[in-house]
Amino acid sequence: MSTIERPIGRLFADPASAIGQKAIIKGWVRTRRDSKAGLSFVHVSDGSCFDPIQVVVPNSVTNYHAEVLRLTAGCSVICRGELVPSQGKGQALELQAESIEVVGWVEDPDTYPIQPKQHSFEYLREQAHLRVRTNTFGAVARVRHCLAQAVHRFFHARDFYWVHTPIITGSDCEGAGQMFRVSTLDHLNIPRTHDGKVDWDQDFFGRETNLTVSGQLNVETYACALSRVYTFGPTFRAENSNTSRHLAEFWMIEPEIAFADLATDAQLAEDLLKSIFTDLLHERQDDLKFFAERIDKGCIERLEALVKANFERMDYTDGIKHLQAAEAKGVKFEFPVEWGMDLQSEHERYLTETLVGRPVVLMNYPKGIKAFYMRLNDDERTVAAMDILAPGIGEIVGGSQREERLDVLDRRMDEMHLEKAAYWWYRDLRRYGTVPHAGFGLGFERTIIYATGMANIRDVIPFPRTPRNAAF
RNA sequence: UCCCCUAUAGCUCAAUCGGUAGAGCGGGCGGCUGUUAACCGCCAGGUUACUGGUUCAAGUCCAGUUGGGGGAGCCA
Repeated sequence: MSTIERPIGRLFADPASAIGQKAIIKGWVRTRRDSKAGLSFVHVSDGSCFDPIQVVVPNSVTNYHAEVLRLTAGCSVICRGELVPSQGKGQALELQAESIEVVGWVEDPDTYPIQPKQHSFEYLREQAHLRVRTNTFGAVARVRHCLAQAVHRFFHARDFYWVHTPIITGSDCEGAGQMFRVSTLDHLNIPRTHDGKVDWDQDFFGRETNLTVSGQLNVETYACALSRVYTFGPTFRAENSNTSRHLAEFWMIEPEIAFADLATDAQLAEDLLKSIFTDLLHERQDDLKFFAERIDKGCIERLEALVKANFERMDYTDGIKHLQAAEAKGVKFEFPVEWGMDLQSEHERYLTETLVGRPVVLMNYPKGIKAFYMRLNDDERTVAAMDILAPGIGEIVGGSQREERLDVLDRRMDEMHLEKAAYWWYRDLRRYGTVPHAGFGLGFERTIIYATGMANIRDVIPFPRTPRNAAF
């Protein structure tokens, strides 16, 4: 008989074909329970699925007393034996071990940071190198992977090309927040020009460079040649944001489509979210079940509802009217509602959670609160921008139709006192075969929060970077 | 950056008005059991985040520092 070696998730997915097979299981011990009937139950996880496999170790194995009885959480093992139907409750399949080899001991079980009990997420953040061995963080990691794969599948199936926009950017024109400088200059001896300013000409790139805050401007150039493109990669913001929804390093999905308007853009965003959540519901039932049981009771229903429901389309101006009507009926907001203001968190929450109860696509914002590149509407007061607000997290998508008319773009840049020379290549797109185009940014971690019900964004990325924290 | 809360055993938390620092889990040892975050007994485990102050006496009160959390702003 041949011996099979497969991820535990594969065995659980098809127990019928696994039973009766000789198998090798490699993984880490979660728990051990001993029976005086002459055997030990060792739960072993290889991370391939939510549940560990139960390895039944009889005391006839040669190292039973010397090693098996000393196994603690975290030990790495290789188990050989036969896959059999379980005699106990709680699992259909288990490994009847014929041998178990301890590859790595936990040198001091008393201080092993991941004990078989509930830990606080705050504590586990300080153990980021080991926290993925817990149920919650293993599940988050698998969900994160599943959603990332689903994003690529969605775009690939629709003939979008994935564009690798740069991480280091020479442009200082993105305007999406504070940037991290990239430099090889000696901080203790910074070269200066004769008028006392930093001499960037002596830096690595011969100019000032930063980590990207968005791939949008770069990916627009590819959209104006390949028609349908997207970026999916890390972005960086040096904002001093201390909230459960912000990271200094996060991942963003930014599609950009040529010959497209705002309505097309919003539909693409809605289709994307529905598609990736549909895939998640199919592929990670085990992990979602855990999130529903232990993290957020309604997370599966929320995903199922989102996949079915149409997103509400609402003009910014109508949103303001709804908020003012709510005020008239006695709803109290901390910040006053008036046309022209940016919506506060409390306003977004009211619209998506209280008024509509579904994701809301809010469109056509006043130009004064939006970026220069967003297309000016015919009313000259608003721009073709849209945000998608989701219950529980607020803004999950921000997008717009881009200004394709050079004269209007220049006028907007002048209004906002931007230096046009710095945007020469961006303006070139409007000089050579310009075309209406649109795109949006979807925060990947916020998407994971929405799917899992995890409360803090620091717990849905492996090694979170936040102000004063880059320990791992 | 602003407001509020918070820091006690490896972990999760107690400790009344300022008066001898305790439990559960985890760990070690033993018992019991085809067990399921098992159960029963015993044992070990502490410079109460740090610095300073008030007091006969500080885990407890005050000030500062650092870490953590929640909310706001910025945004994805």
